[in-house]
Amino acid sequence: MHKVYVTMKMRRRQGNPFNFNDYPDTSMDTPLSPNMEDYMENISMLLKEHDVVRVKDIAKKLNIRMPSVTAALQKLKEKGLVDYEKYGHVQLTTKGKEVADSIYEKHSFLTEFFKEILSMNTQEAEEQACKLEHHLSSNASNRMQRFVEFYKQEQLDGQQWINRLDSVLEEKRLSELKEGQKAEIIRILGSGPLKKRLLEMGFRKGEIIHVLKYAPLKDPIEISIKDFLLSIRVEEAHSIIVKPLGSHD
Amino acid sequence: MHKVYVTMKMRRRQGNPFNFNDYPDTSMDTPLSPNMEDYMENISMLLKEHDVVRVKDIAKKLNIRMPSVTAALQKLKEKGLVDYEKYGHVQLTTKGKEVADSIYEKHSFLTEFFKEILSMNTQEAEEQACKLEHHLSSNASNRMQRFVEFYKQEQLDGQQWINRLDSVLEEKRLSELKEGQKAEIIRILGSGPLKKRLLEMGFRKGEIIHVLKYAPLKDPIEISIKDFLLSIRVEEAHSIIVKPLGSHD
DNA sequence: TAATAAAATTAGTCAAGTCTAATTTATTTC
DNA sequence: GAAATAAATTAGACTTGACTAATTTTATTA
Repeated sequence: MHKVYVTMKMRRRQGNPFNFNDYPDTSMDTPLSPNMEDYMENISMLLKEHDVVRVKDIAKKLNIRMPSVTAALQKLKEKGLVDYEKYGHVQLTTKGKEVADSIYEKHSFLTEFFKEILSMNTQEAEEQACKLEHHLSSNASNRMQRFVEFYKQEQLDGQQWINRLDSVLEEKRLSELKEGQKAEIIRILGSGPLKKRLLEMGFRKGEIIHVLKYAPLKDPIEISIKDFLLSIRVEEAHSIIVKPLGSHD
Repeated sequence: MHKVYVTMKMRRRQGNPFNFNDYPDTSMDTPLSPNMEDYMENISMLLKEHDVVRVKDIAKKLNIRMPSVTAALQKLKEKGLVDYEKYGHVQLTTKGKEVADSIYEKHSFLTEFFKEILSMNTQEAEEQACKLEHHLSSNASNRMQRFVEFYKQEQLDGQQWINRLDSVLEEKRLSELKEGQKAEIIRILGSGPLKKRLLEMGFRKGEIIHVLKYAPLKDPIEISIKDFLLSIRVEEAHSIIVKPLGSHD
């Protein structure tokens, strides 16, 4: 009866049910849940910093309470991934290290992907990597990793497309700018009367604009172009693509 | 008491707790769980195919049982995302459509990313998109989308790096080839005696090899290079990077 | 070393999401 | 239109992974 129930659950979602990963070699037994993967990864990280890891440390790192950690450790111990005795310190088994490394590898290149390629700031890049790392199949993982390696080589080779990409990623809508920001106009979206009107107002490719006053949700936005003062509605500002000068995130 | 508990849960994982997303505009109320997002997306997809969607259809699509669907629909109804009466048909509300579209958009460019850029086959690309779409922040989402657009434009422009990337992605280790496959040797990893030995055996960049016999996990691999028959150990084959001729996945 | 403080565990609860079995409502079919 | 079939719902159970409160063990300190 019990066994049957488990079998039913395994049916969920075709292909790789749950959000579990298929590890390269490791583990013929049930795959780790994203959650347990997270424990493994973080224990591994803590072990790199301090040589003694306690329940409290894990709880703090994961921002959860100690009893949750205890429960998790007991499960991970059963799976043979951690060395751990009641009230004792936590270590990873050989198998556990493999698992943790495999996850950490994903984490690393995902972080690089978001940070280096998509120009996101470190913190956000890390956060995204943490979320996605548990959901990448080994094939996708592999390809992603190759892609990141490829990108880095292209960067070393000084390939021009890298710069083109950076430019594209820096672009924003005028309506996304904050008060005080300066930006260069890249292009005006759409066509017809609206575009014409904007062009007539002086919004032309290459011009530098300066956002003087902008209270989000409150029309209009006040800006200056070459010493002219203008105010446009958020809706209009939405179809003006600009590249902020300075700033980063 | 109850409220406090919820507050505690919200503490989990700094930044965006849970694996929930921050939608662009929509929803001041609690964000949807990845699961509920999945329901929304799939209901939306079903509605595009048939104009009447029943509990049974959703259950079938998600590969789960009907009672689970009923429960989910009740929750989604409470959140004002679906129009649904007991024993009746399912429709999305205006708000529901927005949510579904926003998810579907992520799904689309993620699929393109895996399929077009990383050259994965359609099914795997879809699967990965399904898993990741619920975990992308709006910023990452935005950048990813721009990147995919950028790639497509570069492709149209016939930029060379696209070809270089394709080449890199096609590369495999000799040990990953299947029986009968042919491949071109791209490079030999490592250095020292092993590499020297392999070069002496005839493994040189540009040569075409043909895998004659390979029972995974069973050494050795039998291959031919220019009518010479050779057999090498899996371990050695591991450090030979090749590009398969023909095939695709 | 006895007393206190800190850390960890157990016990019991909760919520989300799934399931089966039994029941109710709709739809077909003769 | 009544009987049979199909679809949907309710009720109750289970798993995972959190939590609090209470207890136990270990570490620290006077």
